[in-house]
Amino acid sequence: MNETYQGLLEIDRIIHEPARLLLVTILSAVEEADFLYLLTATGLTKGNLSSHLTRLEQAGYLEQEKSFVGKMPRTLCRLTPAGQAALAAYRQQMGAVIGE
Amino acid sequence: MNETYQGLLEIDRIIHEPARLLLVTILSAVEEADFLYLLTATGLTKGNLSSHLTRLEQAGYLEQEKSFVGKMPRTLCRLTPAGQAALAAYRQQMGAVIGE
DNA sequence: CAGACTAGTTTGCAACACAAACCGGTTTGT
DNA sequence: ACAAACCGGTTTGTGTTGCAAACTAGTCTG
Repeated sequence: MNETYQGLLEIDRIIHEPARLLLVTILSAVEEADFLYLLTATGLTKGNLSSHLTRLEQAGYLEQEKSFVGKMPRTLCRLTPAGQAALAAYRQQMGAVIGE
Repeated sequence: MNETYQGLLEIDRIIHEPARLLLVTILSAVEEADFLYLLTATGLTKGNLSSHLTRLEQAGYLEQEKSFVGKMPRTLCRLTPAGQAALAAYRQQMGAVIGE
């Protein structure tokens, strides 16, 4: 009965952080997005966005594809299958806790 | 469309922390519980539990009532109306993000 | 060629979660 | 009666981390 909720203590902190949850939620909806889009969509500062993206990348939840559009750099972000799975698992766990 | 999710960045961090979310979830179910019950129910260490409780208390989400049972001290915890409201708000916000 | 802009990354700091050590008091063992 | 173990917590110390400001490297504008 309590054990159901105790799982909370091992919840995926990578996803749980609000800024990153926002990012993966957006990315799960749009499939792929570049740095600037994410910047305005989230309202995060650039530094903050950058570090959250690297954190998600290190966790294996995100791929960053760097390229040039004309002469300007461009970073395209996309969730990996692992990232999608992690989000799904997170949704399920949290749903069990907060849902009715 | 994104603005819906942006609210995540201002989510209540007091509640959002897994250990505390666990605590308030338990407390919202049982109305009141003492330190030792919460200790075993959550599996937290004593120090950890103690500091989360004081944090919830400082936020005005929790009352601690100290008394003696025989000669042993006893701390009884109960959510305040503010605490119940904060949990309800949190559930609603998170539900909007994770619930499909 | 100087200054502003673009697209980020690195650095520095304050806040925080966590566990280990501690503390006042009580019970148990001898 | 004294010490060792236990109870119910609180305080202290430490590593992590979220955040924004400062910086970097390159491009465009006047």
